[in-house]
Amino acid sequence: MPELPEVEITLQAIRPVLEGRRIARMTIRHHGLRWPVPPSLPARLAGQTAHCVRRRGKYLLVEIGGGTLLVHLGMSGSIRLLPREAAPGPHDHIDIMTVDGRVLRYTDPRRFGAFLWIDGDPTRHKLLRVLGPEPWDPDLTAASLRARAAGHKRPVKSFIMDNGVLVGVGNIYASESLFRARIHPKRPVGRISTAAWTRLLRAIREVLEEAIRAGGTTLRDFSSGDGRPGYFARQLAVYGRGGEPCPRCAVRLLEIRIGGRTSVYCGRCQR
DNA sequence: CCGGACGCCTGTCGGC
DNA sequence: TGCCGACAGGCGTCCG
Repeated sequence: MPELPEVEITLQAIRPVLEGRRIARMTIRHHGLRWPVPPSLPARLAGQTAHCVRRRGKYLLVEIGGGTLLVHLGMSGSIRLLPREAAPGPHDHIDIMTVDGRVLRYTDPRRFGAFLWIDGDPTRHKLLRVLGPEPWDPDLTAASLRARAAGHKRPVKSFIMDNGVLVGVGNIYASESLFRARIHPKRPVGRISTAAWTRLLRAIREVLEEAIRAGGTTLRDFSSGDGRPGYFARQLAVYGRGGEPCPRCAVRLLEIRIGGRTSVYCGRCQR
């Protein structure tokens, strides 16, 4: 599920509930996420105040006491705010309850997500240290991308999905950005002009911004904190539309696999 | 050093 | 109808 827009939407939903609030308790029903959820987590959080809730790439970070709770939604994770007390379903693995009695419930059928505790400076944690710039970082430019890509042959789609290059772009938004920038997803990254990098970076930023404005993309199970789906799926130009006509030139959209991921593109518009 | 494949896990869908 | 394989929004690790 979640790429940067979905994580951002989740952040916006949980921030007002958590930030500045004291946590009453945490309930873990299933410890088997991508990495084992530390059994000490509930004791660490209980009675502590969440000072700051923020996003870094596709991670949510909650500063609590002397450390940080790191949350990743994996492929199928979501967090929602329970309107009232409700019995947990089979994939409702973690609840966080504030002293006001509000419950944040983490659901994740595939369990590729993560709940980890970081002591001290979170930026030095091994999962966060390797992350590239945020998409809107002013240091991220067509020139910096071109420099980073120089001499490499990998397909541009894999490159922009690499969180060490820039964070937040997954399979949906990579496909959409490349379509918008009219760049073939397999184009070797070292042979892309500065002009094309300018188009692509602009496209990535626009697509992510539009998706956030639409509440994210809901394909099957993503929902924002209040349980509403995201509506960006309606605006998808190519993702999930292999065989349909290109929205720009009407030729049939093609489907290929790049790095084990399905990629949809227009063979005429994207070069 | 780099890039690609694998594996984690469950649900769903299309084809036979 | 039922079964089976392929695939799904991510990403650390391993291997060539």
